[in-house]
Amino acid sequence: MTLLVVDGNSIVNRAFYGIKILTTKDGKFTNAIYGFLTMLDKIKEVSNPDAVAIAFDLKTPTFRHKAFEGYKANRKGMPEELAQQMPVLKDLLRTLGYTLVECEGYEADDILGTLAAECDKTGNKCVIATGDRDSLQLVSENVTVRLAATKMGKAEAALYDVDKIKEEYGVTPPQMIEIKALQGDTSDNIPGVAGIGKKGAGDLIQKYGTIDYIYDNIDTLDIKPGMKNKLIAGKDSAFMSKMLGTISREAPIDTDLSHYTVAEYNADDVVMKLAGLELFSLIKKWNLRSDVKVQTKTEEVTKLPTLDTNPDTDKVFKKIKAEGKAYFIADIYKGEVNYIYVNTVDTVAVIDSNANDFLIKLLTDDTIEKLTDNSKNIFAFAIKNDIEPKNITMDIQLAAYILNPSASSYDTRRLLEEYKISVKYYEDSLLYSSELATDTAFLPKLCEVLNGKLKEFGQLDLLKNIEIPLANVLASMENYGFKVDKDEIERYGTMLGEKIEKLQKNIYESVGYEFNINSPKQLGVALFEKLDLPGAKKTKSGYSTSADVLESIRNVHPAIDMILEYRTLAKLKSTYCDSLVKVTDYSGRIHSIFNQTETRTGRISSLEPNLQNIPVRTEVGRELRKFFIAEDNYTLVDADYSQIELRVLAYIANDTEMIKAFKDGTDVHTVTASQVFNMPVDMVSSTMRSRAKAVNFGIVYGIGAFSLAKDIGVTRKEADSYIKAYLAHYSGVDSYMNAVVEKAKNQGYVDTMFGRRRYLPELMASNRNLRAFGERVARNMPIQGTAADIIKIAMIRVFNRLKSENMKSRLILQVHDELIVEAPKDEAEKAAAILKEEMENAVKLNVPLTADANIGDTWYDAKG
DNA sequence: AATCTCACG
DNA sequence: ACGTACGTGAGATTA
Repeated sequence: MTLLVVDGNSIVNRAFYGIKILTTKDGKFTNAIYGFLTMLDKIKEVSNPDAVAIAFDLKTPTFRHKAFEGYKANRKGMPEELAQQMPVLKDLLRTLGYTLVECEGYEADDILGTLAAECDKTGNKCVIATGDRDSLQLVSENVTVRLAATKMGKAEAALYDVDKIKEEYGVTPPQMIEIKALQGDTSDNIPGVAGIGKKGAGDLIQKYGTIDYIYDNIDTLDIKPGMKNKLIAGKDSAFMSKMLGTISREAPIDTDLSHYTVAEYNADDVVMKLAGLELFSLIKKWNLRSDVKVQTKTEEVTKLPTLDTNPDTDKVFKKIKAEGKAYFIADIYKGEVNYIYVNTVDTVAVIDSNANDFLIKLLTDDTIEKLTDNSKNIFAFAIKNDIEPKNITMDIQLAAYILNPSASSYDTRRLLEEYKISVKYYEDSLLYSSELATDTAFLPKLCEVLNGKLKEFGQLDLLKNIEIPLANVLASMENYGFKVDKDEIERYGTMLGEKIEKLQKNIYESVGYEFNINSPKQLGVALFEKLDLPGAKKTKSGYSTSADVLESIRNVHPAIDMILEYRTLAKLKSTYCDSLVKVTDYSGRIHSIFNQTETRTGRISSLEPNLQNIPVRTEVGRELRKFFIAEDNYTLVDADYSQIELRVLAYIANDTEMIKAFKDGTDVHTVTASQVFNMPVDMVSSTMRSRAKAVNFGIVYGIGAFSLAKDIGVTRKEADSYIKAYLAHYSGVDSYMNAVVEKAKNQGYVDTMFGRRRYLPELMASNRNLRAFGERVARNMPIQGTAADIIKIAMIRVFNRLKSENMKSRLILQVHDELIVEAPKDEAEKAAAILKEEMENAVKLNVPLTADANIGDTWYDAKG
């Protein structure tokens, strides 16, 4: 049989720190419980055990074992948020039929060791689930370890067997103890030998096998004198460390494996407990059905309206007109409406046959407030029917996005879960056969909850004055699309194809054999094994062949330059030429979709195709923009903000020096260079300016000296001095960068000038890298987000202005700091002036905002 | 489905 | 000792 032995303390720690804080409505923490169960599921799935033993330390004032990298367990006890969850988790595990093993005077590790040894003795298989590499010493023919980790909230469990340990450490499992004896382990209070680290210990044990052998033959072994002295000095410590690091296999516990088979559980009990913890997703995942009524503090929709599939539409309209409010969901695809689901309190009316007329009548009646789920679709419908929708006051997707832009989706179903809205039974699915009808039944309650929260957080303006009006602008942009010269794109693609073919031939010749250049794997082998070129860098699955790696060895082999060019051209052809041609409509226009609820900063994104990443930085790529054109008798007007993010930074940080630079209209990068390099502005060379520019960018991104150094090709020390000089001069920026992180840690989120928020649970992570990431995000989001808010306002203003001036000019694209208008030739100058004016005056800051507009027949020409 | 690479602001 | 700048979307390969 196969016995699964779970290192309970280790897994629960991984779960707690790997999954963002989850709580029930009344504040009970549940993330470790949820994570533990998910992880256990995952490991059971991959190891398929016949029995399960879950080991816990009996007393857990502190952890002897490191629960995760960087955690100094000997200095810190278990956080309160986790301690609370332990008894609840244990109880739940027992309810689920598992056997928990605890043993006075022994740690969970020793229980693992004892059960693993028993399996070895009896020839049974044993799988150890842990987050802790200590247990690798237990691996044998019969015993494997599943090393648990949560990666971006998902459970992972890497398999470690004898071969894998050999591959990773070059030693046998028992030798892991020997390595530890030399290397030590601070988090376990194992001293090891002073001065010997991971590398040294690994090498010695790989070579000599055991510390006994090393010390028995210390005089004759070929070890460098320095190392030898350290070994001699640390001899006692080494042997003590070995003893400390050896996991006991003799804990006095029940070793009859048959006692660990998992008992049948009572579904009602489990459901009751899970529902009490509000872990509904597990109920669903495990397909638990039960009629148990549960007590949770959910928002209840006490009575479900009846479904009326054949309503009298006049009556429905009268009813909502009398209410002055319409809660409805319209099933709209590409501007065509199929069904409308209207909530009239006591019914959900499904309107089918005359849906089009009904919706027009509803939308144009400004005495009726509309509360719905996807206003962009509604606006698309309105455009198609040439009407102007009035009084749309709620869009639950946009509202939920404003409340939390990091959510995984904005499906009504998920929102109902997130905001704990359900009918009085926990099981809230299968209410009607139609999903949209069900969504509509809950819509009023959801609107109420979301509206309340927006109000509470001061974000109603963001919804009503920015996001909903913007949905209309985006619908219009999607509807117009961008005109392209399809034939020319195709021709350009063919031309690229010919070049690619020639390059391919030459690369094969130069390398000496044929392989798939598009395959990083094959390319890596070709370059770093067959040709044996230097500079090989590993990724997790092989060699890195990214452009910066290749560029560093471009002089080493003639194939490299060709490969780089091949890459560039192949990318241009496949991602741009080929796919743009495919999505061009009958009239020669490309209609991107603008996603308004995607980014965590408040930007919009563009997809199918993405028109926000059309090449511009290289000339071969930029050429493509010559095929982005305007309708006959029209031309393009392109306007972009100058340095909007830096201006926003100057404003947010209230940095007098930077504000002054912008007010004076000087070139910020040059001014920055003169400060960083400490010389007069007119002595700044172009290299200095471009380095200063990189520093400016880096600052906005939350910078590290390492990355800056890599980016501009100077030493890390030099990069570090630039940053120091920068922050010394822009002291407002310096204090902002510190203050914003501090504030984020206190309040749990950062926000923009207009109250857009981003929550940062990462700041609470125990993982250093994740926490550092959170800090960079805290510095960056208010800047990027405020800039995003500003251009959204500008878009609405431009859109309204073009309409109020009765112009035919229309906004067709936004690229973060750039707006593109397609204008009749005789309107172009006016459109350019409007763009400039509305963009510059979108908001009033204490620094000027400037925008430059250009006119041209192609995007290439119109972009300055 | 995940990974790598690369296009944009 | 370790990993390393923010935000996106998409194509090709591989598992």
